[in-house]
Amino acid sequence: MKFASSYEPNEYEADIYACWEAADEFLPGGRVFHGQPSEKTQSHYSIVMPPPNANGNLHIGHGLTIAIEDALTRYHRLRGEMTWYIPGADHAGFETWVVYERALEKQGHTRFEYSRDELYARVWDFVQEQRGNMELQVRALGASCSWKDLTFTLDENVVRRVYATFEKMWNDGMVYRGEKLVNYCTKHQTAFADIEVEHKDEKGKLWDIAYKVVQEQSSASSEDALLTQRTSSTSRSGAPSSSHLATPEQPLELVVSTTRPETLFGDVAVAVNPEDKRYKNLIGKAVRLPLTDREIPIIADEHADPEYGTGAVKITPAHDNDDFEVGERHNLPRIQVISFDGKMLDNCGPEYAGLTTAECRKKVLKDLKEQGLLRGEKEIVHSVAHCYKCDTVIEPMLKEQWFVDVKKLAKVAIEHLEAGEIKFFPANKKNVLINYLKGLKDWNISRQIPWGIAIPMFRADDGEWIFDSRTNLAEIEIGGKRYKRDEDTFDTWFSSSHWPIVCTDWEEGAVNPYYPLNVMETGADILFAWVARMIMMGLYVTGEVPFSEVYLHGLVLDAHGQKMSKSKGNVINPMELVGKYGSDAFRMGILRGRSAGMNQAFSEQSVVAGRNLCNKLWNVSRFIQEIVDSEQSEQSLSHETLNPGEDWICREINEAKWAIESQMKNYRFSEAVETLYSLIWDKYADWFIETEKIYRNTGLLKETLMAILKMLHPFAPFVTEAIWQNLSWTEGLLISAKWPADFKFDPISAENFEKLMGVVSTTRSTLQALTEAHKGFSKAETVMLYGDDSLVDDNQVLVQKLTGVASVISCEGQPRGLRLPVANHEVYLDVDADVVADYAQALENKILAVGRELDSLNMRMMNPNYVDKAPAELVNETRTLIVEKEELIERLKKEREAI
RNA sequence: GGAUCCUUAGCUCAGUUGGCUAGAGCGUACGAUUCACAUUCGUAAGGUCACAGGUUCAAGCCCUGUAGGAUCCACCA
Repeated sequence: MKFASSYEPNEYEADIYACWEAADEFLPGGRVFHGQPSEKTQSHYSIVMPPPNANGNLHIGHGLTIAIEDALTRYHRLRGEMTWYIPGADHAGFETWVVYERALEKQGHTRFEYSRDELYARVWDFVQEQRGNMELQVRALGASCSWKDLTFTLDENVVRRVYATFEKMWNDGMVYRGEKLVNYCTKHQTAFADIEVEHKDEKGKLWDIAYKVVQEQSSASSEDALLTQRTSSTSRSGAPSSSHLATPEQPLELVVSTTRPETLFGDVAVAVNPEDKRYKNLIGKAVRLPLTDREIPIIADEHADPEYGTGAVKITPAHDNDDFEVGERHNLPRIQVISFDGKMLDNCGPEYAGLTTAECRKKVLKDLKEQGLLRGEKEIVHSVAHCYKCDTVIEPMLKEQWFVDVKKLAKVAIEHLEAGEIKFFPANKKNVLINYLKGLKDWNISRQIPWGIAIPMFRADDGEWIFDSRTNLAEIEIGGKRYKRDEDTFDTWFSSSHWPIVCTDWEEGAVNPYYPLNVMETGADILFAWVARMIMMGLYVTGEVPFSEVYLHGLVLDAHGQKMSKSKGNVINPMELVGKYGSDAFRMGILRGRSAGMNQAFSEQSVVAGRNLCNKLWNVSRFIQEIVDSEQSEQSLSHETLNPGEDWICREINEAKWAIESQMKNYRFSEAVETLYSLIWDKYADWFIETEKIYRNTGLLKETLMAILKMLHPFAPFVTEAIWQNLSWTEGLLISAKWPADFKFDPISAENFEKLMGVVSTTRSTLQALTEAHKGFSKAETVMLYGDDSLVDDNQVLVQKLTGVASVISCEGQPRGLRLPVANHEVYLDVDADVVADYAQALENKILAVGRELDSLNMRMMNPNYVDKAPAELVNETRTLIVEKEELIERLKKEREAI
């Protein structure tokens, strides 16, 4: 006996995985086809793994990803397709850099002690040391991916492809070097793309600051030449909301509203709305910038909202995105006043230089107050950008960076999306994506961190930039001219956007049946960051969309629907669950109750249910193997059906199979698991196996079990393969078996079995009611009688076994006992009159009890005070209850009359 | 400010072009017990499908609005 009495996943999983891998089953087409040209008729199926961090551990989201992707992979493999699931490992540029830098700091060092090349080499070693866990964990989850094709995001072929694309873009004029405001983290000292920034609503303050107006003396053009005709320094008190209209006699001031007073050193203008009557006659004049001796112009710009604050806004093009644009429109200078490490620069004056922005803000406010220029402060809630790793406030900074001009890329992507070339699950994400692409701004791809793919651009002293892929050299010489390497690296999304291209080894002009991918499966949270960019880049590089379908999964939340986080302490480790319940249980558990694109809760309970199903199937198999072993002669496989239960299970298996085929096509994994659960447990084990305890049709038992193992394999690969290997009559490996064919059956016979199930169920429920009603009633001593009923007559033994009565016999003459309420069947339980009486009495008691409840409810409704004064909800509830109770009484009465 | 999604049993969720006597897992109650499985078997209870209107022979599903929750995008000084 190979089958232990329960399935112990830990005893099988590692060996089975090793066996698949050794047999090269994960290669496309498996061992049979590998290395040979595929048959033309054979269809191909390709899917790539979103690369987990090479030196990290898997989290619950990876668990879901692999459960889905491997189910797809195994399903298509069983369907006979050349299936290629390509695994990946991510250098995780910024993520890993943050981890490494923290380690470096712990050792008392900083990144600034080393050159970029040194740092790169150090992180490389660091990653190699930490590497390995992730891949072991992916294996433990059962992913049938082709390890020989593992792609690391820093692999040579990836870098080569990324450089080729960059060069093409450079030649096409689609990348440019530009000085713009970029999102900058002063802690990590690198820029980010817009999408990498986290906006949070925060409480802040809006300060009103008075800027003194000076009269313009001449029409000097340069900003320094705005001359001053000093007005009286007597300040004018009053609320900022009051009018600041200029009259020739009065000293003038313009009160601006700002949340960032420390940036005033970088102000180059004050803007008011051209339609704002309050300030109309100030436009073109100048104000004196507080705490400095600079004078700046008052300009008219739509950006100033008359409704907000005082309606006058200071313009700081070097440190604010809006102001940057205003500055462009009015051709204003940009004055950087905050350094890249977050401190105030020398141009803020000796009192402020060197302070952090926070310190500077304090001092500026204090000084303004002392000078009587602070006119008010108001609490407001506004959205503030933060670094998604360290939470530092993102500083918009003026910086020269490489930008991708995305307009063309986005336009092409939108055209292909609108043409329906990519099918989305859930479908609404297509429009969400189109919407995003329509508003996409140029993409900053430079990062000031050493861990990543070096940008292949070199600059001469005269400012000329050239492309060259020799990024291992800090300096190159071409035609006697020396060029220095740009020290920045690419945004990881720039290289990741090539993922389908690099994983499938796409090459220009070569036939590649695996590109485009059949499906891209990933998290809905990176639709914009990744999916959008893969589509744009795929189209740019290959002219084709990179995948024909996109399946997006949502976040896995904890059992109460809360986001998992270390600080909340509600993080579930997938590997712990795998260790405790087995990989299959985890996979089925996490797919349960989950649909595309939605953030949904997850709990251990569903994994327990999965574990139980594995054990159930194990024991079904064990039982069938026992029957096979007990047979005298070897029985061949057969489709032959001999009794209604057999026709019925054949019908049910066919229907389940068709359901699964449609569910897989539509990415309805949860429903597919439900279908299998119900087929295996509620149908196969609870009814079919029970009938086979009598009939023992070994041929059909073998055949049906094999079909079920194949159908469950995509979701529970280990237990199904373990069973397959343990069964005496199966051959080869289940992983490369053939999807089952339809079973033949007699539909009338199958229908008859369903009727028989009705008889059995009603009998069971009546027996239960009798047990509760009459002390000493025993179903094991009760005889079941039947009248003129050929179906029951043909299946006496079966009905007896399934109901647990003493015997089932034809009733001669007048039937006696209790008639069972089954339509179209004359069946009785031969019980004594006093048992019937007790049963009738039980029904009667119930009728009376419900009657009493009904009376009291009616009494309540007849009380006019109650109806008038009680809350309407309560009154309605009472009305509903009355209707319900009346219906219940009717039902019970009918049942009692039938006795 | 814009967008998307969600609200169905005690909990977590299904419910695909409207046809429903609204399902599952877990949980609850009652009963069973050596012969595949206590990771078992049987039975039962439990739902104004968020709310208010509308379309239809028919609405959990379609339309309009309201309330609550989640997520994403956006430059509000």
